[in-house]
Amino acid sequence: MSTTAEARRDPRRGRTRRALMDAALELVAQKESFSSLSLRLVARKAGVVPTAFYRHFPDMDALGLALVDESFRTLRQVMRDVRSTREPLPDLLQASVDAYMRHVLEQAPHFHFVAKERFSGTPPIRSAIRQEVRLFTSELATDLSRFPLLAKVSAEDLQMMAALLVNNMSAITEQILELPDQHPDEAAYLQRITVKQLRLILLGASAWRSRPR
Amino acid sequence: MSTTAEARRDPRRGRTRRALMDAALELVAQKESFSSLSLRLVARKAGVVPTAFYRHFPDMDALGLALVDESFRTLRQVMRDVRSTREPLPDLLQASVDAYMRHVLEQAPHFHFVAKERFSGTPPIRSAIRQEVRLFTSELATDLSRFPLLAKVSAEDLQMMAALLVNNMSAITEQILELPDQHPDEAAYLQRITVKQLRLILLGASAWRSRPR
DNA sequence: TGTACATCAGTGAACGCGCGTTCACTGATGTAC
DNA sequence: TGTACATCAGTGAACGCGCGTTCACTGATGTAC
Repeated sequence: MSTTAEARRDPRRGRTRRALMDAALELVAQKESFSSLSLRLVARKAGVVPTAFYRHFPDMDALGLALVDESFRTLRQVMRDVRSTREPLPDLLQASVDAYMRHVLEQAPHFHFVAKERFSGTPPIRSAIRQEVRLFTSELATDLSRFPLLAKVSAEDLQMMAALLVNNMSAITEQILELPDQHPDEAAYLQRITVKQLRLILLGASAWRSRPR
Repeated sequence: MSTTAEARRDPRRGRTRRALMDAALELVAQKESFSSLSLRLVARKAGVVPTAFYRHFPDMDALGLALVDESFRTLRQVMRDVRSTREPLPDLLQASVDAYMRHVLEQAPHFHFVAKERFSGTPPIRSAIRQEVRLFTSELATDLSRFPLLAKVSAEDLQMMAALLVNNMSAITEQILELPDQHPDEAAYLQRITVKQLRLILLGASAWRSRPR
């Protein structure tokens, strides 16, 4: 039973690659950002000699791009999990925000990585993240188009609403990550505010009428 | 005629301090972030030997904190300028967004600095920025309370609305900074989307009714 | 199953480089007279 | 106004350190028979 389609591979290959990615994720939370990590530090944390790094990635940027990819796969999984939350409608928004906050904290390393590299990463990493965010926003716009309430909204206005949601949820995600440990009061306040913000956007969207261009 | 209250100071003191701050701002736009700059690089760009740096700041963090301070003074000036834009009401939102975008591009180095350090700076710098953002949000909430439309909105809900606006305008600002040079089409699209987002939030706020807690 | 072999993941020494910081110094500038 | 002096902004040499990257190597692992 092999983990991937490619067979007959040295099992150490996958293990060390994983160890390097995990080491980087763990160090990002401790240090300022991924860009401030050194190749040697990551290798040390992964329990491997610096030169072994080159067996898996040509440089740190390549490792970073692998982490971008993995982080957005994580994000999509989180969104799927949140969407499958089934609650009576009045509490649906609250239950979703609650589920989202829990998932973000569970997958904190990936979200930290993206938040930190989004604007201060190297050009290839920033560019990869920007493209993923753009794609994610478009997918959300498509989802929104299925709501009967928004049936008459133009494509551009659906993009506009999706971008508004993504902008705000990005900010909220960063606030979740910066919550001081063990302060349930602040978490509850943030959740309450977030639910209200989404409700306000929902109110605005209900009243929205796209005008012919 | 002296520039500050403190008299009898070596004029080189202010000049070199300014040169160091300007060098750092210029380098932030070129490199990944302020945190990735070295003291020696900043000194070199400022036309001064590395050890001269210590005459002005104990370390790079201190220079960063001075830049945070200056950046938020710039932001408040931008907001004042935008607010003083007087236009017939139907176009007020559009004229304000237009003025805001122009100001952000004019003061790009300060905005770049904040965008990049907000999440990936050293702890003192991140903490200083977070506090400034919090203060700015509260000031905006106070401004909102003066609108007759929002007279009945509770204090918490005003904070919620101010946070929503700040979250979204932060994201928009970052998008303005990432506009490719010389692409007026993309700038126009971003402006149109931003105006609609603010209009949607305004619609939502108009329909909002705070409930007793 | 057991053995001989090929592959290549991981090692360890070595390199030159830019870094932050120290120290004793020099000389430009403001102040007192 | 001109001179003597104090201050302190800026200099330049020196240090030890962690960095990315190179290279020839060793030995664990999968494959063929």
